[in-house]
Amino acid sequence: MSPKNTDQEEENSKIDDIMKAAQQRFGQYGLCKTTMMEIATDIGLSKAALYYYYPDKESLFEAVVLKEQKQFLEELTSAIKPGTKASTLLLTYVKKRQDYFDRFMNLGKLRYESMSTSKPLLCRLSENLLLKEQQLVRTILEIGVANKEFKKMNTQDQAVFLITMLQGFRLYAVKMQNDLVMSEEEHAALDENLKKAIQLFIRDISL
Amino acid sequence: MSPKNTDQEEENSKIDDIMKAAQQRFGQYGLCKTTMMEIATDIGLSKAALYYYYPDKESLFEAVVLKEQKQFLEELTSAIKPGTKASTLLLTYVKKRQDYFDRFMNLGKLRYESMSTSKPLLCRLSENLLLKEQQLVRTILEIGVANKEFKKMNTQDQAVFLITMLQGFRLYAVKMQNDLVMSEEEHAALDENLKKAIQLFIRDISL
DNA sequence: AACTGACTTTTTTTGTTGAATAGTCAGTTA
DNA sequence: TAACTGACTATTCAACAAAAAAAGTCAGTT
Repeated sequence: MSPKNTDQEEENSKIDDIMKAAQQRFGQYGLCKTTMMEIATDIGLSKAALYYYYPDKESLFEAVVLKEQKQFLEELTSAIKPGTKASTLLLTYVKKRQDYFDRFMNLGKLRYESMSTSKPLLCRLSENLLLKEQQLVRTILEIGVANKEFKKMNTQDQAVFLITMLQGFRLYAVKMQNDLVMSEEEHAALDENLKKAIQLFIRDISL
Repeated sequence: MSPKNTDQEEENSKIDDIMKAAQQRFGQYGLCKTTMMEIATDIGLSKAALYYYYPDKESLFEAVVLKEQKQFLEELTSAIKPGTKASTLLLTYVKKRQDYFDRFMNLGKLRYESMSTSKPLLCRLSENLLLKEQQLVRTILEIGVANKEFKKMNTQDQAVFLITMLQGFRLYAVKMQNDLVMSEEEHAALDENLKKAIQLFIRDISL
């Protein structure tokens, strides 16, 4: 039985401690290269204690990722104010999404071989976000259409296309990176491309 | 010493035979899963004879890839006729490039582990193509600008951006494929995205 | 309820060995 | 002498086994 594992903030500081340590470890060394032992000792607990709070490593990892996703989605949701121009919202979306990408990159960092092992988990987590992301982008597009800022369109298809395009640039950037970590210039180039792409897209759907 | 290994067509049919067999084998089984022995016996030669014509496996593979690249580039170059609309040329480019992608996908097919081993070779070959591809796309864009079909622009930057964007969609498609080989639907989705993307791009640069 | 230490199970790493393949070369052939 | 071959060596790979490390469990303590 696990204790109250709810999302109530500020409640049980122990879970908070665990999350912090896990976030730090996963963020620095990635999923594979972080052990439960390390996380436990980081906060002065025994490994077994971790298993009292989380049934397994995947669950802990998932909790960390979900937290990051939640933050991204909340930031974005709160940015969607009635008065804002839809094109501005799209720009905000790209920016926030990129922040999330940067964080997730590290979290999921894994060796080539074990890629297949942890793929299902990573996929599940990505898909989870994707659906909500689609919904949010769709909402933005619908605001634009309602505003007469954008043409009438199939907002579902357009949202999927946009997300795919931006993800394509990210994959390209990851593929092109020499080191295991993205350099400053490589990152700047990615940002440049994303900016260009979203402008292209906005131009296409604008009235 | 290797014999005349020039590009003169129809000359030495032996090299042609080797290339055909290699193309067939590499195309079906990929780089790793093809042995020099197989290629040799396919055309009734001893393995050692292959090494008379090509110093090593990589050279042979490279020759095959270069041949495919040459074909792609020539087809594209010959499509660039003075009278043609630049936007039509861009559409042709996307199509031909996709044909090349399909062929190359098989050629380079390799197991996950050995990816790191043969990466340098694959990278070198891709970069080789990239430069020529950039030049060709640039030429098309310049035709469009000269035609007053496209706006004035930095054709170099735009060519690089376009190529990156299209490659991004391809990477996305590869990433999303479940099997080691792309399914019919996955392929269709990729084509759809590329089509959409190039239209977006054309729309952006059109006057 | 919140933990621990000692335990078992699973996964990863390392090392070894035989087989498969890459690559070499002295010598043959036409 | 260009075009090859057979027999060789050198690498690389696959398949196991043992050792080490990490995941995950649990009876018992505070």
